[in-house]
Amino acid sequence: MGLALAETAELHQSRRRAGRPPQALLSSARITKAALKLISHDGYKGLTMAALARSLNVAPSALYNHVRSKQDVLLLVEDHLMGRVNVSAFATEPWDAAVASWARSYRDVFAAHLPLIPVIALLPVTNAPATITMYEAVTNGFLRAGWAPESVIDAVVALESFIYGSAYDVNAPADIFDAGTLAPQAPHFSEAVEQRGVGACAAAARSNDADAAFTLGLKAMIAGLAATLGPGTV
Amino acid sequence: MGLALAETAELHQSRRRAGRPPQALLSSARITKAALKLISHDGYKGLTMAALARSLNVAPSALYNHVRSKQDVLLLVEDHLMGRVNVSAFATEPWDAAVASWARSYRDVFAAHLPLIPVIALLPVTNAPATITMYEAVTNGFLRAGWAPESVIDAVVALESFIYGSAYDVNAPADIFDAGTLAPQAPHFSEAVEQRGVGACAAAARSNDADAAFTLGLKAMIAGLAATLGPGTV
DNA sequence: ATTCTAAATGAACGGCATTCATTTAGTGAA
DNA sequence: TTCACTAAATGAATGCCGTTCATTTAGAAT
Repeated sequence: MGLALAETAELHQSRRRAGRPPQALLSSARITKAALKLISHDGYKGLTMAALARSLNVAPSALYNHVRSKQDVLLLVEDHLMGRVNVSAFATEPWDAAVASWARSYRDVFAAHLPLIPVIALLPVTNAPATITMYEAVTNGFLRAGWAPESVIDAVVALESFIYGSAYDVNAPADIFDAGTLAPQAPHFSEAVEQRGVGACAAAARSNDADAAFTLGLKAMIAGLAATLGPGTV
Repeated sequence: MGLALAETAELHQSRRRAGRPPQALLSSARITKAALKLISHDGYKGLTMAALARSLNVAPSALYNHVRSKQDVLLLVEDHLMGRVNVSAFATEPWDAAVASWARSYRDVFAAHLPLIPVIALLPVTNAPATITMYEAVTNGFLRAGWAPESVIDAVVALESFIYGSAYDVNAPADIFDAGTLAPQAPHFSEAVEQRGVGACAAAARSNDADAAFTLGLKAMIAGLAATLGPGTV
């Protein structure tokens, strides 16, 4: 009788009595997966500890047996996504093409996950295995191209800085530079905004403003970095 | 008697009876100033609508007669800070030196105000007069250096992207690249992190890691942008 | 005068991350 | 086997946060 009652309750309301369940309901992997699904459905505003728990059919407080804070959840998601950054070009392409490919992939992944950028940029990579794997592949690509070990990290950080900022730019509204009623006070700026990209050069296909700026900046930085290290190095 | 009581109450508890006061207590300027003071004392975690109201000796709901939301407060602060970005070099220095000066100033201002970066990067500049003034000065600097009007905004956006990312980097902890127990799985990366900046080149004074990466990236991007526009242009 | 609007109070509201006491299930040592 | 310990769940409670709303009062406009 008691057993039947418990089973019935489980089926009907998915209610569960207190206490440790026979087999664990949660794990880092399950939490990560549920968080990603939640984000893809409702965005980051939908990622709350309560919603996450609900999607895992668990009480919110249960999550805290597996993560210390919501920041920990974000770190799990971040490291998972870092695995989607494409570093394969470093194995096949010359340095400049490989950097361009990696950077674009990196930007595209995190343009869809802006709230993670402070997490990546500010939190140590300790215990973020996919992130470390990514850095190892990039470092190897730089070293193989002849970069001095003491300069690699600075160069990667510079590129990452540009990538993070560009990820924000992808999400900027089209009218971000519309000065509105203040336009007369900034005539040259307003004119430049209107003229932006007219007669789009053939080389860089101008699919949209963010891509054009990213392409321009990336090309400049790669060329500039190559030149910094000596013209014959790369 | 009634009057005396009210005055006493005002002195002792700064309590105020309901209703519109004889002269306005709040304004955009006062709110901005109070927010900045609050931020400089307690950081952005201390910037709450309740704390802001308290520092202005006002009820929290009173703020909503002057701003639509907390985002509005952030926008006020952002525009105020944009006035601190130094664009004076565009009037005196050649293009590359002026860009370098502006970019460093820009980064330094917002490195101390990271939570504003999403606000700058994502919100239209409409009704942000200081921000528009800054863009006008920068645009003029580019045009005077011979830049084509249709390319100016893309170049500025590319530089800004790098600046925003670099502002994050300033706030990264020193051990951000410490792989911890996973170091053996990324030997070249770990080695490069250790070797970072050894024998710091004489040219770029290496005050710290973030400055070194910023200096390297900025130099590269400026050189690359100048080259993109044709070697003789600048 | 009367009406309208601006600007304040104070009491609520719902949502959020997090904590804690409690319960239950497995694990390892005596 | 028993007993202590630890892991993993519940559910109630906490405190903070941004925001809304009814209300009150003061000045401005008709």
